[in-house]
Amino acid sequence: MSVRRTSQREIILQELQKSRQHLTADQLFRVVRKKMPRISLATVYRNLELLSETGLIAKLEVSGRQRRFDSEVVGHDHVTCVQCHRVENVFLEGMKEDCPSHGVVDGYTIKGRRLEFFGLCPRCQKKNKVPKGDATMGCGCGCAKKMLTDEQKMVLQAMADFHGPCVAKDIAAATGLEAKLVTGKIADLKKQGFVDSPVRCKYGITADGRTAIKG
Amino acid sequence: MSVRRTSQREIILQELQKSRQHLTADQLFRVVRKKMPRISLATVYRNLELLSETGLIAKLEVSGRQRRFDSEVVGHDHVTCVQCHRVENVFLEGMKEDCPSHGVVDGYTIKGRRLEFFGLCPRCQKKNKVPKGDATMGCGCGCAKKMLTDEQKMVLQAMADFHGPCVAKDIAAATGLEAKLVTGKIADLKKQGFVDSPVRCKYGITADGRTAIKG
DNA sequence: CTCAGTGCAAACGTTTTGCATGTTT
DNA sequence: AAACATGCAAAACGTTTGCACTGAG
Repeated sequence: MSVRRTSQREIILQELQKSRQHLTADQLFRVVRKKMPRISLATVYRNLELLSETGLIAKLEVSGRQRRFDSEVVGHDHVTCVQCHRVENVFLEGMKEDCPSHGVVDGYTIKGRRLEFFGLCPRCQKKNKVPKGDATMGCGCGCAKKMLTDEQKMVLQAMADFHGPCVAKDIAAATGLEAKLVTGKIADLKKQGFVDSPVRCKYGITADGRTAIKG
Repeated sequence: MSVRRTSQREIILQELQKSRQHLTADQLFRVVRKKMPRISLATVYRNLELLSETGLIAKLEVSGRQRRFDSEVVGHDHVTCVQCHRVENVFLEGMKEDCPSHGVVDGYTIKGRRLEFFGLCPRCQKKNKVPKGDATMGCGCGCAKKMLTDEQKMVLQAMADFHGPCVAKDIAAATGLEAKLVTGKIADLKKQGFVDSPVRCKYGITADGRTAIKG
């Protein structure tokens, strides 16, 4: 049972390492697809699984909906921005003794630990200082509106690129998403105030929508 | 918008508090259904969500596939047994200063933290010490008892020989048993703690399982 | 009488699989 | 020529939602 070198695998690893973020499988898929348009999401998943088994990358099973993968494998912890959902590594000094990854706690023989912090990243803190306008994205206390899904972002981006009102079909064409799916996304985005319908059956991005995809 | 008192809600809360474990929605559903056979899983989800919003219970978004809910709401951390998957609360003293849940880390304004330990629970440690005999009886929490049937043994043996997670089909091929039958056996073995599912739709033999076929 | 809550089924988004078809060794 | 990997479509999984109805207030 050997692991072979395939171009897909190479690109996946390379892109994960290049982007020094903690990408979801889907985000990585989108990046990789630019270089290799015919790659499938299943391949990305299979390779991420395989690479994490071999220890080349780390599966970052922090809670939340989507799993994230990390090319940094040395011991560190994570901090998640509750507003923009960015995940970053943190290397805490002087905590190794107090927060040990080995030892005994309550009778358990500890073999590992995971420490996550939740807070506001510098960017979002700055953004929240602006007292009006894009404060729509929420109060930063975690009660903010839902994050946009990647597909919602795609739709929104396509709508931004498309100058003037457009129909769902235009977006479907621009994003490569299925028309029916796009219709649903648009409805969601409308509910969130990121999209409106200046003309019947035609849609456009709102100012809120523009700020939403800027981050 | 008031929260009403319904029998479903009452039973859900009651059962969650009674079982002092960290149940998944599905586990709780199974328990509650015994007292209220017509309750639906959606109701369990809706109520868990609602109860956690009101702060009566805590949503435990620790890593893993399934969300868990906790009737204990004061600040504490968790330890997970890597063998039996039990999750318990731990209250660590003298760590609050070093592992702060508020403050600033790398520019992030921290609003919370989550700390999880992974290790072996006392029960499983003890169990691992006993090399033979009635160690087959499981973790002592009443979750395992029956002797293995010959077919169950076959399945377990095949799984032991198969290094790494496997799907039911693999076992069917290895044992020559019918795939559908194998699926059933795996389910039984899982219930007894001899098999687990490290990856969705994939199965592996547990340490318990290994001791079970050694005799 | 009202509207929060329910059961049911169907939808959702993410992840995994089966299978026929490539690619690497 | 194996053994491994891929693309695609379809399934599985845990969770959420839409809807018509029930029952608490």
